[in-house]
Order: sequence, then structure tokens, then C-alpha cells
Amino acid sequence: MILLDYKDSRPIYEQVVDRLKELMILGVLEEDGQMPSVRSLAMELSINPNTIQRAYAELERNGFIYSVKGRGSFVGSINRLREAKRQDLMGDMKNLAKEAKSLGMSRDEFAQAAVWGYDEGGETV
Amino acid sequence: MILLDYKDSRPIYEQVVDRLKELMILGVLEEDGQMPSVRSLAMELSINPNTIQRAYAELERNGFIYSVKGRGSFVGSINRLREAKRQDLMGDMKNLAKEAKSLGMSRDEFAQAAVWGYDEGGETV
DNA sequence: ATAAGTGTACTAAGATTATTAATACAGTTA
DNA sequence: TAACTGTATTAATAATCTTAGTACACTTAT
Repeated sequence: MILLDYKDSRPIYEQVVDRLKELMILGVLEEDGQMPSVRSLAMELSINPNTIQRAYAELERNGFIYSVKGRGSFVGSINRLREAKRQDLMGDMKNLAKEAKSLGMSRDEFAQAAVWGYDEGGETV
Repeated sequence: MILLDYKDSRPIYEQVVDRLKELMILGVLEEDGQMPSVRSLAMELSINPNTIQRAYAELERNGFIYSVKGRGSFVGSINRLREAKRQDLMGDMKNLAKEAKSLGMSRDEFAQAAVWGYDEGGETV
């Protein structure tokens, strides 16, 4: 379900956050469905519960999950998450376009690169 | 010439490396031209010479500058740098496409997003 | 030859962040 | 009541970035 990469420079809690978002988008975690508990997920990944706690806190801060003390944490609005990810993607695209310009790429060349990336890139996780 | 952002989570030496690459692409630093000395650049940025030393070491490791003991450091092959940045960009585009797929974007929609990003994005630094 | 400038190497200390560890408390559910 | 939830707190550890200080080898201009 979740694979940690200790060679990755990104902190663990960030990897957990991203992977959980992916699982929501993929439908593995369904809206209003129960998230694994802080302690059980920590146990499963062999890491400290505090690290999961931090990941959940960040997800809740952005409204992607909601937590009820004593009951558990639950998946929030998938549409909200989808929209947030779409906006992130657009922001990344703008940055990439800026870089492309600095390399002298035309608009058509950049669009062509996008098509190439789409065909070349592997399937979604 | 170089602006450091202490709010940025990226380390200073990395910001310096990226900015120097930009200045090479922009032609401000010309091929085989002399780079500012480790000590003078450190002085100019009000940081420790070791940090510049690390940035230069990384640039040299990738062949973007070359250093001669006693003489100084010099700008390497701009074409090599340009090609490296182009490959980085293509890799980023692949990752972005993968993300787009997971959001259900079609190839055409993704290409359209690229065009949008190109037109929307500010001019190159 | 001397002085000033260059890159390079090394060790030590400080600061920040990520992570683990160990508890503790409040709420829910069977 | 017992076992599970989320949440909060404090402390210690580990890793990384940065600074500080020093030293050495080399080049260039005086």
C-alpha cells in the first residue's frame, strides 16, 4: 500500500502524505471511508507514530482528511483534493514553461514535449 | 547578480548553483570566461567561502565549470549545460504527465495545459 | 624573490530539521 | 471496564547545512 524510500531526500512524513493522496485519487481510499489509525499505520511501516501523526495533521490542515477524537480519521472530499492537485500541476507547468523559455524553446516545441512526455511516461501508479 | 532566499528551504549552495547555471544560459557568464573567485563571491553574498566552494565543486563535478589551482575557475561548455538542462526538463515533463494521467487528463488536455503555461508564465529571468 | 591572489582540503562547532522514544490525556466503542 | 481512537508534550538522536578557522600548493604581478 505504501512504500517508503529511505534513499529519497524527502522526509518520510511527506512521502506518506503524497502516497495517501495518490491512494485517494486512485479510489483505493474512498470518500468518508476510514483511514488506517495512526498507530496501526506506524506499525505497518515500522516507523514512529509521531511521523504518521505529522502526516495526518498536514492532510487535515488542507482538508483532505478529517479526524474525530476517539473514532478515527476519515477521507475528506476527493473533488477538493483533485482540484488542489490540478492547481499544483498547473503551477508546475508554468515553472517548467519558464525553464523551457530560458532554453529557447518555442511554444510549439514545448507543447510537443508535453505530448512526448505523455506518451513516453509510464502508466499512472 | 545572485539573490539568496533564506525563506527557501533549499540550501544556499544549491541556490547558488542554479543561479550560476541561469547566468551561463543567459550569456552573462560566457564560455571560458572567468568565474568570480570563491572568496570574492562569498564576500559579495555575505556567506562563508566554504559554501561557495561546495557550489563550485558541484558545478565542476558536472563539467559546467573547470578550475585551475592558482588561476581561478572558468565557465565550461554552455552547450553541455544546455543539453543537461533540456534533459532535466524532459524528465520533469514525464513526471508531470504521469501526474496528469492520474488526474484523468487526456493527452490533448495535457498539451493544452502546456500551451497555457507557456503563454501564462512570465518571461525568462 | 616577494606579495597577493587563486583553488583545495581539513577539522570543529553551531543551527536547523527529521525522526524516534516515552508518556499522558480525552474521547468512543464493544 | 477494556481496548481502541486522536492529540499533545518533552526529550534525545541523527543527519544536513552553514560557519569558522587554518593550512597548503599554485599563479601572477611587482
